[in-house]
Amino acid sequence: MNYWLMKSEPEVFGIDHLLNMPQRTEHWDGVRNYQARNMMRDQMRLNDRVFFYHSNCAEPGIVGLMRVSREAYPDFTAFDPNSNYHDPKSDPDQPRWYMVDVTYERHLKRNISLRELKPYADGPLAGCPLLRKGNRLSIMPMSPEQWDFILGLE
DNA sequence: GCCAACGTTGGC
DNA sequence: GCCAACGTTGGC
Repeated sequence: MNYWLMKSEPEVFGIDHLLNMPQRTEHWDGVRNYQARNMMRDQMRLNDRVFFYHSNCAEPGIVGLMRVSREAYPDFTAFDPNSNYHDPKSDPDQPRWYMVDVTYERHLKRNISLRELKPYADGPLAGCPLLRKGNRLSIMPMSPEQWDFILGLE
């Protein structure tokens, strides 16, 4: 069992969007970063647990929980010329980009903001990529200890 | 293989 | 809207 954090802009696809999808499930498309892709493709496993993080908004932070409900498969939006995520260099016979499916589990009882987590960067959350300066990864691993600590703040 | 230019992310 | 940080691209 692995633990993850995945970022999305609430205006584009927020946790309420996921909640309202059929089966409360959606594919996590549009990842166009190799490091993030490798983690999805090589390490994410069915039923892994995931924090849903809202980025680029008034109060960035963790807003809910999801589970991985389908392991990595080719991100078909890369093949679609009409998609924002179109990448002509991704060949259907040799896909460059992958995605997983995620399923909504629950909202946190309250949002746990980045601002609230920052003071723990030198303590319980030391080494957590979320708190590393300049971090831009949209998908990052969490240790079980970090996961438990953050949920404990709820 | 280096590295400057460029584009993107994402907090503020 | 600004801008720091970082990844990618492409000329050489």
